[in-house]
Amino acid sequence: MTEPKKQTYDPATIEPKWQQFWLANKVFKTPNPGDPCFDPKRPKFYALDMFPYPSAAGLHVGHPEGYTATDIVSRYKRAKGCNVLHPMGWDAFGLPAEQYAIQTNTHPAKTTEQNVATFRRQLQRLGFSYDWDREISTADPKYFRWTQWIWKQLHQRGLAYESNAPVWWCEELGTVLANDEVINGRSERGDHPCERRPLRQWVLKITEYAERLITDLDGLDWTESLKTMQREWIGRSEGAEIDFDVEGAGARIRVFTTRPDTLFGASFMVLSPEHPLVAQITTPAQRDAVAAYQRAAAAKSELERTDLAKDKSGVFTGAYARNPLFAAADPRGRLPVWIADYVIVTYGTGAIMAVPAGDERDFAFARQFGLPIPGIFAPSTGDAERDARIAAGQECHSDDAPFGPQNDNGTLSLAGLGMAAAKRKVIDWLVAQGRGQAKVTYKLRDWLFSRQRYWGEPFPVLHTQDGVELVPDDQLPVTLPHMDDFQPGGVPESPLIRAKEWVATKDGLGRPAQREINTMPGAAGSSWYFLRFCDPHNDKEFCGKAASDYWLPVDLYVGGTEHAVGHLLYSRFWTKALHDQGCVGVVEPFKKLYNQGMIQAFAYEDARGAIVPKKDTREDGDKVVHAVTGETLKPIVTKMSKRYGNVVNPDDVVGEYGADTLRLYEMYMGPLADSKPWNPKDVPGVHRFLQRSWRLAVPEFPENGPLHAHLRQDRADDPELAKALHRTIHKVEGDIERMAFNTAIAAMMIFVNDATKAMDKLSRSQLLRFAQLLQPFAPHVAEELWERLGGQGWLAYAPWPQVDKRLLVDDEIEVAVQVLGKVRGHAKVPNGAPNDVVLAAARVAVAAWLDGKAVVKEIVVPGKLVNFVVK
RNA sequence: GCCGGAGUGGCGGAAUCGGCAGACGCACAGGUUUCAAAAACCUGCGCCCUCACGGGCGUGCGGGUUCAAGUCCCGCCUCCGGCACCA
Repeated sequence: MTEPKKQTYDPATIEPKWQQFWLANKVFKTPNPGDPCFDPKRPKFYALDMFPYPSAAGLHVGHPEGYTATDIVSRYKRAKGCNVLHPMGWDAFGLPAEQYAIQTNTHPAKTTEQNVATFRRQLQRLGFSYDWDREISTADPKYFRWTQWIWKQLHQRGLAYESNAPVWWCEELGTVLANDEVINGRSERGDHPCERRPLRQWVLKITEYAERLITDLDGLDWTESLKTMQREWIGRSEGAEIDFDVEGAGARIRVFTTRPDTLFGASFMVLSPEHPLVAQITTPAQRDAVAAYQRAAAAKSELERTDLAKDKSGVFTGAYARNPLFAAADPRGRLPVWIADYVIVTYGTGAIMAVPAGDERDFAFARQFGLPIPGIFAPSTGDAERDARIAAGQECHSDDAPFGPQNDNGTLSLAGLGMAAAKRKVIDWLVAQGRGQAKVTYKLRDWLFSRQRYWGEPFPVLHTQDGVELVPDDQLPVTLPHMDDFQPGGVPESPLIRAKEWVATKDGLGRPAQREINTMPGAAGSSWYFLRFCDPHNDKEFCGKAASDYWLPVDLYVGGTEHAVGHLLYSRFWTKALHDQGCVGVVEPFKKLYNQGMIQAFAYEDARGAIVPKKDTREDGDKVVHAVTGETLKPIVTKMSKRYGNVVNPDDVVGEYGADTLRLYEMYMGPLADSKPWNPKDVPGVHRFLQRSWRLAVPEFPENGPLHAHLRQDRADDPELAKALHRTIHKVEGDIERMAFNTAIAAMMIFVNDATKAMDKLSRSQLLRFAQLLQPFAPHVAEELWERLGGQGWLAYAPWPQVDKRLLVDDEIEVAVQVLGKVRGHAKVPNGAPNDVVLAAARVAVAAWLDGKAVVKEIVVPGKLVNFVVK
């Protein structure tokens, strides 16, 4: 028996064919200004993906989601005549490679190289139109030479400094971590406990840019929620600093407050347990209690200090401070000074004036320790009883309310004023008295920029007998020494401390010096890679100004929300710092940012709510049951996880259906920004669409030739199909512009359905244009169809088909006819018919519903509907 | 607790500016083809009443604005994400 050979859609043969064609001909190589073939008349478009960390696990289905989206836009923009920069590279330094090295005794450079090879192969299998000549790796000395150079620039401008302040230390990971890498006192990676420790570290002064990092958000095309996240992370607060003298101690406590207007209501002060003045002001009688409290606070984990600490705790120091509003003898001005861990040493000045009448936390503290709660407000909330309680200090009130007559010290009165006016008046008074000034503080801390790791960029710095000395530019890069043992030393030191020959070196004067043994964090290389892509082979500069002036800013940047405050903030900071130095023209690197949602998966839950791993389930009819107990399980949507056995591997999908199907399915699942579950049963649906597209051009049996007979020569377009096609072009174009890829695909499906029903009416020219529409989404099959149909030149650069607007309107349209807002019929009328014609037709269509009724009102929405309001 | 986002058929989702809710796909059912099955193709498919024609109800819940509400306003509920003693 010989099966007749069929010319079916076979991605396994056409996809490798076109991938090799694109690579061999460097189809997507993008020239820079000044290069041969560069066309300055075209507009530019820079489409960027968040480059991956090449893990040993290989590509996850989450990666191709955002990558397909930018690839669609890139291919579309090329067809629209843009010079498109669409690069890819590797965020190759980092912890997992080193952890793996420790476990398996393989050098991280080797595993990284293997992982990169896997990622590159997997990405190339998906047909992305990257300019592979621009591929970069952050772990490549040719790259990190410039990471080190940028760090030197920051250092020379005073933006990099050494600090001994307490930092997050993770024992399990053997390194310090930045604030955004620690969540509730545990490491983001691995969920290990972390603690605060004073350690010498390199820090970058991102706080110097806090104000600009907030204000420049306004001009960016990012989602409001992401901008809000950044604003909140930076955490700007306007208020005042006020100085309080400590009785007898000769000390002065400076506090930060956002409510200087409530100064009359201050009844005690609180220092954080770590505040440097605590030792000086504590009275002998209180010394033991204070020391015990400090020890207890230090021993508490961050979790205990935040999550569990709804009850306030604290200890009196025995000292009293003076409210600057009152004369020395005035008892109203005598404020006991406490220490309590609800005051954080790293925020503001680490000390507060407590105003229990106006602050919930101070109120709770005052209640707990029996401290006075002087009322300061004279509110009128509309609830007289509540007003009385607030005025008497029996209820805390933190909203704007007029101040009462007690807010008066003889030289300053706030009586009757509201919050804003009172703030101004108090600050003016404090300034005149030399007791305080307006002040803005930020929650944002400086960026902890060193790690106790091997697999990162070495710092281009030496420790000499005179202090710190930068390595000269001509000696960059400082490369890592070869090592075989990457174990952390059990002390907070980098493994590099054991590379004794590497560490011991000579300074500029030939005297003994030591290399810095800390390395840079993972976010170092990723904070400027978008710049390097503009000019990746430059060995004179980190990026030529002409190249970055042309390509920047990034027009479209797609990635997950997990980088909302880390990477995106750091990149903005470095761009601004380099801009201030004249090295980069823009102040913001990413004009439009789009966050893709997460691809989730189905899992099955038993009656107790526990997730049953896939291998312990089986299908039973349309239900899924427990393989052993037979219990019916409840389907839920959750993260993909090895533990649940519901991880989808893109290689498997490509193997079964091809890359075009994978790309199309991921875009068809739903809006790019939404999280949505992977449903294996839906994948064949989009695959069938590609098969149907294929069959429009290619006969089933080879004896009928490589193309249907009616497509072998040109002929006039069928008018009905022409309308359908132009509608599709219009829809797909608009949908790509607004990143609505799911509906663009639906529109193409509608066209293919229409065309399939009128197959022999389809013209060659129509099918060529359809291939152009399909190309951004499913480039392999589109190229193959283009070639078979005899399309001219590379499809990737064929101009986008023109929409004939005249074909988008019908001569005759159908309007819905409503009576009292309910659709009761339809009427066909000529397009653009005057209202009286439309109304006449509409009346006929719903005659039965109007019979015996009086029409009170007639509403005509041109081209859409008619509504009769009857009585 | 505070700040975002969301809730639409059996499922994923569509409805872009207040104008016919459910496009498109999946699943399911019936049919054509077949020795049979798969594939492919055709038809149907929100729920309820009805042989049918047709009608009623329907976008998390309760109100409101409007000729007209998934869409706007007020009050809730649930889920997801972020922040969380930041003075």
